Amino acid sequence: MRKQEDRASVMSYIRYAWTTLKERCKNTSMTTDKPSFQPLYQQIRTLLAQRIAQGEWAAHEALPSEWALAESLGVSQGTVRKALTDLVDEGWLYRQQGKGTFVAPGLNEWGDGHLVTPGQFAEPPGSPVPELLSCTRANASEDIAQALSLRRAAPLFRVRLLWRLAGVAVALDDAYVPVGRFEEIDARRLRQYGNSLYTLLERRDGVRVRLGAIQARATLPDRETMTLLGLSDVEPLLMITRLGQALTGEVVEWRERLCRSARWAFQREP
Amino acid sequence: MRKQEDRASVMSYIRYAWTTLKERCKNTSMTTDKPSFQPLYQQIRTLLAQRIAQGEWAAHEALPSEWALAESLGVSQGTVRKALTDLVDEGWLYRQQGKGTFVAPGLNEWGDGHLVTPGQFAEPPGSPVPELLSCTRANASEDIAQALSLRRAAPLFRVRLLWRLAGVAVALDDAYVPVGRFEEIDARRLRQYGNSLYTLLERRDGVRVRLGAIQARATLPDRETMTLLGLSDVEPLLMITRLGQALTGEVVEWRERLCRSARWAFQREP
DNA sequence: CAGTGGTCTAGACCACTAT
DNA sequence: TAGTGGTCTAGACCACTGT
Repeated sequence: MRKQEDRASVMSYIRYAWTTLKERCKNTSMTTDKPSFQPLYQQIRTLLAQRIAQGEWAAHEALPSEWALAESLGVSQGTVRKALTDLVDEGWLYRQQGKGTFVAPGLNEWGDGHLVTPGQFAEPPGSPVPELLSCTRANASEDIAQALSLRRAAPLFRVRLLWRLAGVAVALDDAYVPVGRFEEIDARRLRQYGNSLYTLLERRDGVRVRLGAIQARATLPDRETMTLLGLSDVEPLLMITRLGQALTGEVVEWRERLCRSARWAFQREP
Repeated sequence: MRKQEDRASVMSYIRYAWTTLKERCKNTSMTTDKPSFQPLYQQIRTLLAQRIAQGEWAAHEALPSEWALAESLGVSQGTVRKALTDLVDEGWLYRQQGKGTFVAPGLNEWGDGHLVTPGQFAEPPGSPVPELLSCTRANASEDIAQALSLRRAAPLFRVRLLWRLAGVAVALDDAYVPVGRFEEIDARRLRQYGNSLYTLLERRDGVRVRLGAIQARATLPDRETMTLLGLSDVEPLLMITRLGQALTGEVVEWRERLCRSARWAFQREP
């Protein structure tokens, strides 16, 4: 009880001191030198996202500590923390208590769902492995042109991938990106980046792709698809169409995926 | 500049005062009277979620203000705020600046995806309308028993719904919930709650359902499905299987949905 | 105008990690 | 032991909503 009283007396002095401080500092430049059209933590979030996208830190490299960032940016640690939390939620960073905050590796081209045995919600098997089939040019359909904000029949790069799970072909991807938006894309260049379109766009063009909206439906395969997937009989396929976005929200990729779904289901967590 | 110096001098005193305070209060009960096996904000989050689930506040009713909650719970407003933010992220609450924090309405039984024209990522049409077809009993398959942590062939309630979009049948639902876990469920009781299983479970049994894992695949319909959906020809269907969880994480529902997907795609935002 | 959520600060202490 | 992220507090001010 005595301690509590001591504490109270100290607290009251602190309160007094703060009030005095406030009075003294009124109408000074203390607060006015911060632009406030956008919350500070969002400005910092954007700034850090840009610095990450420009490769200032490699994947799995640690950022400066929250306190160091706070000092260099002239804000408090709590504000930096809020910005970092947002970036963690968006998949740009990951944190390890006691160690630091690290840059997350680039987006897996497979996406965030995984293949499982239908009806089994427990054990996710290993992710499928991609195999580059071709990299050609194509013209945008009306849907693609609209989604990517291009003019009709605009030129596109088309990257075709075959996904294998334990050696078995399970999915076929066609990824489309605008021609003018990036440097040249071809099979040779893709090979330099491990056959990963996203790795190439991030390392070479400085554009980090994150997943946008996704659509799912059921279809029947055409002859070409059956050949590429090695189907001997017609079976219904799960067709997934999804968009890829840059940091700015700009849609930079349209991807169509056909999945064999007799033996696998596409599972996403909540 | 002078103001800065004044500020610094006050700050140094505050720092000294805090240090003194810390020394004086060391080894007192200041901190030990808080259980800390779990972060405070998580305890508060759980407590509030329970109070919401028990119907302490109706849907769209305002909670006490952050400051009022903080005082009644004996924590700071920042801690309450963090708990509320989590609950907002999980869909329990929504906030309106300047007005208050409100209880979100119960989960829509359709779920969080919506039906759109394939390839059109822009305009989501109105949500489908449910129609109760039947409410019967069934026995759990192995998959269902495993997902719901039941013994094999355990008794289940089976609620069958038909979804219509602009009058056209677009999807067929079979929802399964364990028999012993809830009070009796039948068509009459469901009608009392607007044909909504989730509304019944929330209002009557005090169990609020949130979406769990979701699987998608493509199938062909059997005769019964064709009849119920009014299909004249065989067409591939999108089959969605998803789990419903209670607040505690307990899986309380298995739901299978067959969607016509020639004219509609199932879209989810990132 | 008062009340509410939204942002920001400065500080403290804890838990975890590495040396 | 030092450094890092994780939690918590107490206070301030702002923006928005209603009366």
